[in-house]
Amino acid sequence: MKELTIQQKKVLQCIKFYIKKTGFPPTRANICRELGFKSPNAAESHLRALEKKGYITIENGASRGINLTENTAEKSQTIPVIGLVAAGSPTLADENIEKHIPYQESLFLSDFDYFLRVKGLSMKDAGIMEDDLVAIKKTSEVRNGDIVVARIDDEVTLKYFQSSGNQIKLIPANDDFDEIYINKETEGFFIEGKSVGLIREN
Amino acid sequence: MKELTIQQKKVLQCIKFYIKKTGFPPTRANICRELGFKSPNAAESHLRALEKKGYITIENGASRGINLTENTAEKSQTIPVIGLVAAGSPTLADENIEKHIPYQESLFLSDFDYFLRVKGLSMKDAGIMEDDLVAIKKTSEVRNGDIVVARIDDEVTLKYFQSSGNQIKLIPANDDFDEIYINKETEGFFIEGKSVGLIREN
DNA sequence: ATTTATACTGTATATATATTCAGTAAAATT
DNA sequence: AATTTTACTGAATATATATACAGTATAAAT
Repeated sequence: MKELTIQQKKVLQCIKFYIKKTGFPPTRANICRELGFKSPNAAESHLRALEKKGYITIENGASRGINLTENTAEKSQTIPVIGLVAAGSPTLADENIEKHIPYQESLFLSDFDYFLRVKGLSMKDAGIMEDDLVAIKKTSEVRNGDIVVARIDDEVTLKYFQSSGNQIKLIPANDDFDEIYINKETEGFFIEGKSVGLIREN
Repeated sequence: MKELTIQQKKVLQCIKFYIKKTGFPPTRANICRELGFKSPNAAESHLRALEKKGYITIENGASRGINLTENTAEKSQTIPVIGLVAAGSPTLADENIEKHIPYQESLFLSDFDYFLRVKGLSMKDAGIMEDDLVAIKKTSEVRNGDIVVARIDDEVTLKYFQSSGNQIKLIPANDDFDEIYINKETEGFFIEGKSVGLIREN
């Protein structure tokens, strides 16, 4: 999509804001008032420029006949899906955004920052299967029993969290996998966040 | 909120549809055209009634100055959560709506009709745990291997579906539970729908 | 060097639009 | 039984609004 000039961006923002505020698009005069133009033709020209560049459509003859293009309209929020490349034992998970999916704010009790695509079955007894999307809230405040995203150097893994004193145990929910023991001060060790929910598409 | 008459509902639907289609609210004349009224005052009166009952607000003097009230605007859709009272072996699940939760249309690949709150662990090896919400699409067209909601008289259960000839096997995903064998023509047997996704809040 | 795009002011106007007034009639409410 | 609400037609009108036309001036593209 063609780049907008600073003024055109202002006009587009003005339209979005007006719709959000009132529920319907602005007139040329409304835009002039908001942006300090003295002639309705100032707004008109900018609208035609926005139309030409594909940011809006204008229904000729209709009052307030401005419609934001799909790309322009702020749909529902989207949240990134990040791939956990590892299978079973933790492997690198370069924060690689797989895609974005729409989501509803109140989907889970807690808010969250991204979905992690699960690879492997190391948490299967916790009902977390291959390709499930685990909703992760970025935090290092975790409690014993939480399912956490732990990073050891470049390797990221999803495990139950258990700490006692200075030692941390990362426990899989699958007898075929081994527990991981780490010292709290180990360099390169980091709790990325914790699971607050799960989505499975089948 | 005060109840609407049939005609008022039609007008409200017309407004919603118009906004969805064009991006801006209709004029009185637009409403007349859509609903076959011959006088703009027909639309006007209905609009004032809708305003009085709190479904819309009208900015006086402004063209297309109709704004849907918060309750009126289709935010996100909501979808019912139905409780599966059973634990393990199937027990009665009176279609009892637990609550409604917001959801995004494109959350799962397939559309669905309701969430079923899972009780018991009969499907635990399929990663379906107690209190999970399974997205159910109402259909009787199911294939072998699908996870289905099956009703036998008043008892509803979630199981893998497997049919061969006239016999149907309902298979749990947990060795502690037994398979159920039914004849296709058994009276009181019915496939309610199938699982198309899952949500877990923790 | 010429054209096109950007960024406006200022005036004018056809028409799109909200809105009022005058009725009619049936249904619901008080 | 009287009043209010619903559900319209039909006509009239003030004004809200899009939009064209005539300019001015600078920046960017060809």
